[in-house]
Amino acid sequence: MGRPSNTEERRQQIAAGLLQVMAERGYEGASVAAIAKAAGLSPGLVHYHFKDKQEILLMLAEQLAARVHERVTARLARVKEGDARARVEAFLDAFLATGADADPASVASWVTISAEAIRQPEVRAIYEKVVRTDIQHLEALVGAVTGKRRARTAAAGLFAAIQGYFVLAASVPGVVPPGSAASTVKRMAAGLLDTAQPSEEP
Amino acid sequence: MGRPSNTEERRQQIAAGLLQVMAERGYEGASVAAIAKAAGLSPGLVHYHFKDKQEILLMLAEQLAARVHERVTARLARVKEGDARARVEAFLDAFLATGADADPASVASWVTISAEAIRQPEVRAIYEKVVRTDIQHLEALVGAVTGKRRARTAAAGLFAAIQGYFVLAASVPGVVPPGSAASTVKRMAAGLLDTAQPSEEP
Amino acid sequence: MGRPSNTEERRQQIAAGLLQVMAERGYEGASVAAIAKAAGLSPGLVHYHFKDKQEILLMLAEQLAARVHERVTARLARVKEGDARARVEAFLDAFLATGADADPASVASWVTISAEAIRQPEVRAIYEKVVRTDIQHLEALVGAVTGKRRARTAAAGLFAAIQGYFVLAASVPGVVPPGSAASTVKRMAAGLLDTAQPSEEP
Amino acid sequence: MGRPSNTEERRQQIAAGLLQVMAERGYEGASVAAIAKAAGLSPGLVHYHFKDKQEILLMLAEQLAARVHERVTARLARVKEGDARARVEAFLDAFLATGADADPASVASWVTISAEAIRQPEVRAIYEKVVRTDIQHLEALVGAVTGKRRARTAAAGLFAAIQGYFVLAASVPGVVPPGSAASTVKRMAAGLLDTAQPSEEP
DNA sequence: TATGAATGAGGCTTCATTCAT
DNA sequence: CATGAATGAAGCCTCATTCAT
Repeated sequence: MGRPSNTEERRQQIAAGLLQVMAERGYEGASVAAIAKAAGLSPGLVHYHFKDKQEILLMLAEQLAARVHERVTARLARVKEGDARARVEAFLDAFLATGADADPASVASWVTISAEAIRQPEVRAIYEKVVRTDIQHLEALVGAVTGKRRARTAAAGLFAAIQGYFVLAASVPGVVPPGSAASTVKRMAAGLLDTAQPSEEP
Repeated sequence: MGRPSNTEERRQQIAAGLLQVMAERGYEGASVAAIAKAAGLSPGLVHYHFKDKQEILLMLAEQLAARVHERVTARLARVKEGDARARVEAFLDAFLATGADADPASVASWVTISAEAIRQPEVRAIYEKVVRTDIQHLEALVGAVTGKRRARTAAAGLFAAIQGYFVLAASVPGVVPPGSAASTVKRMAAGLLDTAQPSEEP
Repeated sequence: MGRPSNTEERRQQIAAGLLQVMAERGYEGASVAAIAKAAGLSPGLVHYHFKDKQEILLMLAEQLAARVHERVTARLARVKEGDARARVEAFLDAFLATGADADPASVASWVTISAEAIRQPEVRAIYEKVVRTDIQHLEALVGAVTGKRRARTAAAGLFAAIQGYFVLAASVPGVVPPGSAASTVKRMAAGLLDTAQPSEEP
Repeated sequence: MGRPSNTEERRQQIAAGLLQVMAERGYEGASVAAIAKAAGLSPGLVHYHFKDKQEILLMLAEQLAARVHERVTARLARVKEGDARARVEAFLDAFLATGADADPASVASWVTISAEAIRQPEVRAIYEKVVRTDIQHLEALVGAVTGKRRARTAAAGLFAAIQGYFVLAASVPGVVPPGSAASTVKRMAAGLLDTAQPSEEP
């Protein structure tokens, strides 16, 4: 009796609508009406499936994080356990090889989310969780190469580089030489992994 | 004959008000009333000195860029012309040594501006100009070390890292080990400057 | 053929849901969804059994009136036909003895209904019917004591006092000394019933 | 320089608009647009002068209370200090002599406010303050006649009668014989003031 | 220049009601 | 009868911008 629940499907649709609209209009610019239209739904339905607009953003943020996580997992699965350096590069590739250009909407949305994290505590909570998780993961991979010595610092630096590429890709398409991101970050990684006794900041 | 114009002073005040408010509320959240209040002025006056709200943002973006430019110039002035590697590091230090933590409001605002660049063409124009100028500058410094070979790519990568550190500093204070940004980027730079024959991304 | 109708039971449930919700959120604040939830039913079902939200209110108003009517009848049944004064007091007791405090939700709802009567003609119709019926009843009882002389006026005054006690009980719990309502109204009734030649309002 | 503040005047206008609209549509029914229209102002201006709709209601409640207070004060000023009974009657007259009929909008609004007090804590706070103040005042007047013995109880009863007359006047115009309210309450007061040894509620 | 009132559009959200299943 | 998704109309509130003074 009654109609079978399609809430999860609708929520997906709506989050996808936000992704699409936010990529070109930002979060504030993504009105609920626009999201609904992009999702092919009526405006009222959005609030039937989501408490408020922010909840859509939070769901989208987690989805984007989950998708990258899958990519990382998939890449790592293809690399031998023992090749520590290759595993670091697999991680970097998961974020940057074709990624920045392959899905501009996701990249733009992620950059928008990072900016919203500055002022929305709930968004910050998710963004922070993702960032910390990823950096820890990367730290473990880096540590397998260098030992624990400054693995955290190196991981943070590489992750910063990734985020920075995202920002440049989203905001100034074309500044970064196409296809150069992944290989460049790997060379930067080499600087961190190989440096024997780096000089300290005074 | 008339009182002396104080327009420039007022514009400075207002831009400073935007900086302050935007750092914690974002651009959309920075209402004209809030900006005026932060600047110690009346709301009506804002539109007397600025055509619209966006114009304030544009002015602020240029100011922030100019301030960094001054810091770069100052640091470079202290380095011998001949020491190409030291000049690259001076550039990086200008952005990151104490910078990310020293002026949180500016960093947060700059990150916000980069996100606004995604959707506001006028903002993008300024952001792009700044980014291109800085990358070209860095490219010249890098090229003095490596020759022109891939200087652009390396410059873009280092600049991405800088922007990424800004994002992390603004959105997730604490993730980056304090004081590590400048030295880490320098080590990453070493990876780019020293690598003889890096392998290409397939 | 077909299952036996449970419409009447459902309508009771729904009216009870409105009573419960309205007591703490008012009529406008009682959304159909909230009513349904309080009744343990699905929202759609509400409009299957009621034309619209107002119809629930009308039913509830009649129920509340009917319950009081039963109480009045029961109290009067216990009083000798001949004791006219005791019959008046029985009427007052039916409304106020433990009543105001005994069922706060009903009192609050009744007060809400009286306020809704101001603006909803259909609600006013019911409220008016109840009020007129009760006052007429009381008038008859009072008339048995005083003769017809000003029985209507006295009945209206006593009924006003009852309604006023309801308002105070619902809106400012605690202002009225607990347990004082019934006895106080009876003393007020004494003033109306015993006064031989009251002075007129100039 | 600049325009002289007319905020207070505007607030008065807006509160008057609410009074007018609320009297016939209730509080929820009094949309901000309707209030603005009744006040002859643009909708946006309402929120320039008031934080939100509730703030208008609170201001109106205090105004209505203040107006009655003035009437009470004026009536008492005309009565000799020594005539305790006349002072009680002056108090009652201030509320009921021509009052209930003379200003239907105020009465209807006050009844609406009393109902809103059930569910809006801020409204209840004001309503309660007014009720307590008035009852205490009346208690003092009653106490001057009877001694402190049960003055509070009597005051509460008389005040309940007043509120009840308001409800009836607003919700069922015509049930109360015109002009009878004040004199009837005075007779009820007689019952409370003269009763030597009233019987207790068991 | 400066003030702060005024305007009006638009956004988020709630909700009574309808409808497919 | 029952379910709960869907619709669309308001409603409250915010805010960039304009304007009278």
